[in-house]
Amino acid sequence: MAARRKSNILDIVSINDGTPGATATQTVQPGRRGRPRSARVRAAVVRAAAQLTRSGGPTAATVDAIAKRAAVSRTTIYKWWPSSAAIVLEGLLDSVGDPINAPPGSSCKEALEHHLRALNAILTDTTTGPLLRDVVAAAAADPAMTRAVLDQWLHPRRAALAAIVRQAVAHGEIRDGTDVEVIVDALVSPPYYRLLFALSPLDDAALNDLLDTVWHGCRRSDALP
Amino acid sequence: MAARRKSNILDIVSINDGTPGATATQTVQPGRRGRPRSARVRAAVVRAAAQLTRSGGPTAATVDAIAKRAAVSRTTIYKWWPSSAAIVLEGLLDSVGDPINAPPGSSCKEALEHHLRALNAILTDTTTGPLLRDVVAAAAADPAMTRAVLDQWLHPRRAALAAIVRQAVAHGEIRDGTDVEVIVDALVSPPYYRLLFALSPLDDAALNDLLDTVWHGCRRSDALP
Amino acid sequence: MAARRKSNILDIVSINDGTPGATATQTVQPGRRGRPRSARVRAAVVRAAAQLTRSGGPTAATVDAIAKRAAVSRTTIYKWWPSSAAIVLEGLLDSVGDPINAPPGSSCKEALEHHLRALNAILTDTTTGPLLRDVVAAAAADPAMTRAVLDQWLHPRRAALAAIVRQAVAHGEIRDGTDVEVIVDALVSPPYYRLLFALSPLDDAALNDLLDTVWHGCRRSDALP
Amino acid sequence: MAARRKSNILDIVSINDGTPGATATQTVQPGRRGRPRSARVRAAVVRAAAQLTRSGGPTAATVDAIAKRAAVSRTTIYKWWPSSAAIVLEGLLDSVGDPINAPPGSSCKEALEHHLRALNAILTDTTTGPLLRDVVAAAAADPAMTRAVLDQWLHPRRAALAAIVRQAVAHGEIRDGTDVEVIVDALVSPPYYRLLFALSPLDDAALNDLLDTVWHGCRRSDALP
DNA sequence: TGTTAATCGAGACGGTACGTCATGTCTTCTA
DNA sequence: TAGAAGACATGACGTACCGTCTCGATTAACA
Repeated sequence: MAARRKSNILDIVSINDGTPGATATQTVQPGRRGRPRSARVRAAVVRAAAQLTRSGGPTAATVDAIAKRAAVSRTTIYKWWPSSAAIVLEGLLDSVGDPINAPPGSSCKEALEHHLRALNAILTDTTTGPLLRDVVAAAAADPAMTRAVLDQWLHPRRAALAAIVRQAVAHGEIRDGTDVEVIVDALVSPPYYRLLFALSPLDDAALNDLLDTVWHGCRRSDALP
Repeated sequence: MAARRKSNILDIVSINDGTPGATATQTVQPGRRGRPRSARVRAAVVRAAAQLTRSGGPTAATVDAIAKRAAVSRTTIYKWWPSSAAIVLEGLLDSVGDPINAPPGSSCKEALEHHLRALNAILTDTTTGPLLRDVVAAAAADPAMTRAVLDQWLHPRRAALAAIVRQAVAHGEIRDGTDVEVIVDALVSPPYYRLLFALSPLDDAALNDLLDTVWHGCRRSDALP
Repeated sequence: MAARRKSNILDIVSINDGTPGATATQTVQPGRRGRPRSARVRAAVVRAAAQLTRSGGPTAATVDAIAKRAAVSRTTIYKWWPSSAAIVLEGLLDSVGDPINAPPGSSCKEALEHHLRALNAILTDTTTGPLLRDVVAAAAADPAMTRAVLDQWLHPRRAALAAIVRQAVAHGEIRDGTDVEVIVDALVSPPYYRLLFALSPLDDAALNDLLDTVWHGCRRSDALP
Repeated sequence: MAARRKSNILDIVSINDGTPGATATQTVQPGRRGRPRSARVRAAVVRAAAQLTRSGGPTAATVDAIAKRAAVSRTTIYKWWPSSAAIVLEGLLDSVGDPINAPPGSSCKEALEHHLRALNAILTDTTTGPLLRDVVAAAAADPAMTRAVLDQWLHPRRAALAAIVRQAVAHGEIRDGTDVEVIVDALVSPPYYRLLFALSPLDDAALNDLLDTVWHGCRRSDALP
């Protein structure tokens, strides 16, 4: 999180997880004085939070419950994370990985399609979907979480999609003049909306319809079908 | 809420609010023995919840705080509402009124446009927007709230919009085959998405772009511009 | 306690302990609005605190432990007592009862002797002694407890003894001019001192010696032996 | 402390405090390998503990606070002292010095008087009094501290006084038969009692009264005034 | 005109989670 | 070997809010 009060675990690189080679490539201070941070703690906490959220919803993922399930001290958790929602967000980021990028050599429409399908898969997935729903709910009550969600989740993903759209505009496949952000919204918001309101998820056919509608709707009026 | 444990105030009709004529048209039980329910209480509670949510976010609208601000006993609140979020939802419904219907004699596109603008106005409004955001967040943790939001907020409004879209299909203005629900999603979800993620709201131009894109995208391919 | 932040349980009179007749003689407000206070709670808490202090010392009598042993909610305890030491003090006062008064018709010296023996018995007793030691220790860290100990324990007992001494002065049994408070100190402080430093308690012979020494030391110089 | 788990600093003699001559007379292990213990650390820790106790009471003198104020690592403190109270006791002993001995050539009564005045001065002093009060309070919760207080504070001082009293008995100034310990108690306990209960301290006049009373009370009955 | 049945208010109580503080142990690096 | 730096577990703290409960006070319709 950007607005977090404490140094975030994500910034930590020198974790003695037995694979120092991997982390050593990053900026590891060789002369770290005190006891090194335990990798077990971070992993266990994040995993516990994810499991609790999935099984019992946001209410279940309290700091207390996470601490108990992860067999980690509550104090330690409070040292590294500002709230349980921050842990859940971290677990979400962990399990999702980097923003989607389309397979090389794909057309703009194919790239859009790939992106949208991948996003829908994440939001629909029973592993990641509930985490995101919880995180967004927590953001409603906590400005720091709002910032974190935007900075670490939403904006990077929107940016990737917006780049594709802009490319399509440059290629002349989409008529200029339409607000790129609006196109991104039209494509991206339905899956979120369905998740956050607990509506039935978009299936493949619906996704196709959505893509076709938006793509067709913003093509150059003089373009051939 | 469907799954609520207690009779919901929304079901109540006989409130001695001084205007018995209006409520009397509804199904008032004539032979209610004891002391009638106070309209002052309901109004004060709902108003207090809305004010607290607006000023301090969901965290501020606790039952205790609502009781204190409304000068109503906590016991009374628990008697009529299952949770503070339920109160907020009620306040939201109060301040929004009935689902939007377009001015008579308007075309399908005009009706869609009117509906979308009205919805965006509600979600953007500083009075109602925060209430909805709070309610949706609460729904993530409470299945009863999820049901309530769907039944009392989302489905009625979707239905109104879907009816217009279906009419457009019937009129041949929109090509058949496209999933009506998808079109509704494409139109409706962006404002929600922007609200729930605390993004900047859609302005008029963006709304026009959105409408144009979707309308253009789902018109019959052979239709004239 | 005088400096207590909340109304003290000792002030409460209308406790529905099943014997309303007894308490009804005191100033019971008939129209107490809310749920009446449970007598079980007070008794259980005070007893638990005393037991824990006796068996495990001051460290054992935490609010948590008291709550668990008394089967009373921590919240309820915090509502009525400012600290665990305050509970222990209350238990001490309960088990000791009112300040000592000598049997009627006794001489001044007999009254002093009676008082001192009774005090030593209390401080030596395994039931009350540890409670007092704990309370005094807590007072070292908490000004409110200091005040409470003085107001509710020490001053009343000193006053009773000082009254006897002053009477002896009036009767001419003790020479005038000596500071009454000093005589009280000389008599009273040795048992306290032995308790607080965990020295072996004063036995009967030592008590006699002490009484004789002080009595003899402050008699009128011209008095006959 | 006898029952302490770690070697206590009080036992330590080889501190390189720049005055090796003084400490070298004591049992210094000559062949101590590795880095010698820092005198700066001991001094800073003890001083910090004393200052914190004086300014903020026993609550303020936590190990953490001492470490921070002394600019010494917590680990180091835990290595040498079993508890913060042990540090405070050490500071008390440091600042008080050896047990009092009367000026040479003084009579028994003068020696007693000198001793009592010196004791009262220590207990009344704002530098040492709070330390002792804190230490006694800690002893109530910690048997090791109880032992330490007795062995290092109370017993040596009582012994010195008892020796004077016994001498007075031998000189025939005090009647035989009275328990020496009781006389010591009668003299010594009032100042402690006043300190531990936070009563106003004994002034010079009160001290004179006390001395006179006890001295007069335990003189031989046939002795001349 | 009571009687009856409900609402409403006041407050006690049990319970859960919070976020913090202090303790004491352990691990690593540096002097 | 001493000391510094820091991670970690443990346990108690005092608070906030929740939801339930037990009363008394109030208010209407009904008998």
